[in-house]
Amino acid sequence: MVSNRPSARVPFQAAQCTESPTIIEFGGLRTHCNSCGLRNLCIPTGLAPEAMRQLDQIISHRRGVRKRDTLYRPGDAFTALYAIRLGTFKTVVLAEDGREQITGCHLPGEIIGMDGIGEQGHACQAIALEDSEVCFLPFDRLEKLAHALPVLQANLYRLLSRDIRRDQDMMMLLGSRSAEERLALFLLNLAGRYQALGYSPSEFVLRMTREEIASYLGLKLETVSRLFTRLQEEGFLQVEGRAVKLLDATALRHLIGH
Amino acid sequence: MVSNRPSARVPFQAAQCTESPTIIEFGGLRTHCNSCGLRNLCIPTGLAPEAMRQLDQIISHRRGVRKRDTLYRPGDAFTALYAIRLGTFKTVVLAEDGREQITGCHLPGEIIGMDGIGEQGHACQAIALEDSEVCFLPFDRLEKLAHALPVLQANLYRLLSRDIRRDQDMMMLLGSRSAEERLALFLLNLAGRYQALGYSPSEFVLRMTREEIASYLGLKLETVSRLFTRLQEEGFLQVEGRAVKLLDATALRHLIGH
DNA sequence: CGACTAGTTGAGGCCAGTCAATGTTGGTGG
DNA sequence: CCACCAACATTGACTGGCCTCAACTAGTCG
Repeated sequence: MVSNRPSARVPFQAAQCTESPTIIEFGGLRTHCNSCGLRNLCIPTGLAPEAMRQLDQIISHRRGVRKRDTLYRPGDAFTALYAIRLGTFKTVVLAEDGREQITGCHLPGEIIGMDGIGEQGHACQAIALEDSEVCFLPFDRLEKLAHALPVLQANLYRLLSRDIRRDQDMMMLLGSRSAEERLALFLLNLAGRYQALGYSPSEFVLRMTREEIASYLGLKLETVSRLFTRLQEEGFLQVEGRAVKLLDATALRHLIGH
Repeated sequence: MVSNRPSARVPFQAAQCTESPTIIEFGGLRTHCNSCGLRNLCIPTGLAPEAMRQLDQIISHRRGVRKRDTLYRPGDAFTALYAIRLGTFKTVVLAEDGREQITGCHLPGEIIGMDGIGEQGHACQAIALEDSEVCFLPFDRLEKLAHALPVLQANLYRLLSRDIRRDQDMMMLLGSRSAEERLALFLLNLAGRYQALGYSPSEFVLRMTREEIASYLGLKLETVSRLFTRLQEEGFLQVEGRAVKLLDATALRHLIGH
């Protein structure tokens, strides 16, 4: 039995993001950063208790996003950042001719929407890969608070910069790596991030289809499927659909070395 | 005769960036944003005259960087952003096994170094592709000034966000495009940026070798070379070494459409 | 049950990579 | 000034990794 997140029952609204996002409260339950298990991975990292309380007042809303629903799409006005509280999101860039490229896969504790800060609104589309939940961070208020709290300001810069680094790593992957290396890197990267979240780094459930993984890695779905079988035959891992068990992470890391 | 920048004679120092960068003044000549031709493309965009004067006091130093010299490298402490005043830089990400991927090609008016804002210092290496000149923007002072000048603050956010967008576009290119499309996109992108700088969008000199272009586009140098000849045979452009003349930008754009 | 989505596997093709030879350019020092 | 060398670039012949097309299976949902 492979499971990498606690089951959770969450009330959902139908997300219609071409309009301004509807805000919903969860049965009077307000989100509190200082009681959130993700507070040290997310935007409040390092904030003093009083500062966290102030941040709490901004992050007054959570919002459920159903699997396959869009949180924001290209051209949407930028009003807020979103902290993922629960679930997984992909970000997708679209070409004029319809082709799409998945540019990101985001787990709880991560902040998405930062591509939208520029004046033309969002540049990509964020879609929930499973029923998810985000904290709504109105950017104007966040900016104002960051102005008063140097630590928060620094966190904001750090998050933006981290995104840039991640994207650069991804360019390296897409530009210089073989298909096998790409998949190995992808799995090891996920493993590390699940570990940071307190989940098992060796057993997890993929939230993406083979096609989505392929798009993310610049491959075709058949190639990804074949690679999974091959890595399994070679004893590196076990796959059963989306359930993955890494049997020999060291060997996987070795695959990447050269 | 193809030339896309005014010739300029600049005093250079030997850049040794493992140490803290040496600061040099240019014969008492100070840089002034409000007399800089790039002021509307660069960080002072939209700043009031008085604000620009304040920014000037921070950007008190220019620094020459010779062709092939490194401005910063992975692990270097992050102290400043760099505004390119003259010349061209590439940013390179290195893998443990020595492979490298060019992740960016930066022209005058652009700000580089933003990957370093996070706590571990710079993540990539910035190398001058020709004799260049950068304005040195100490980040602590910049941050302080941004705190006082909302427009500057917004510019900073915008620049960071623009970097993220650019990287996402690059991921789309590397993940979903054919070799021909990649080269066409690369050339059209350069054309647009040269135009924004006031240079000819149809005639310019490449500052990268075939190998560098290949690395940037996730290809091999022979492929790039062959593509140039092919696009030339098909009448889209003229190439002579690094001198490029775009003959039919519309047709090039059409190549990308599908 | 049929329709649909997700995934696996096989056969064959092609685009881009690899290897190699040759040409061209630019910088350096005798 | 020229000879030399290294870096850069082009071109050809061949290879192979990944893509394409296609068939088939399994699971899900109305």
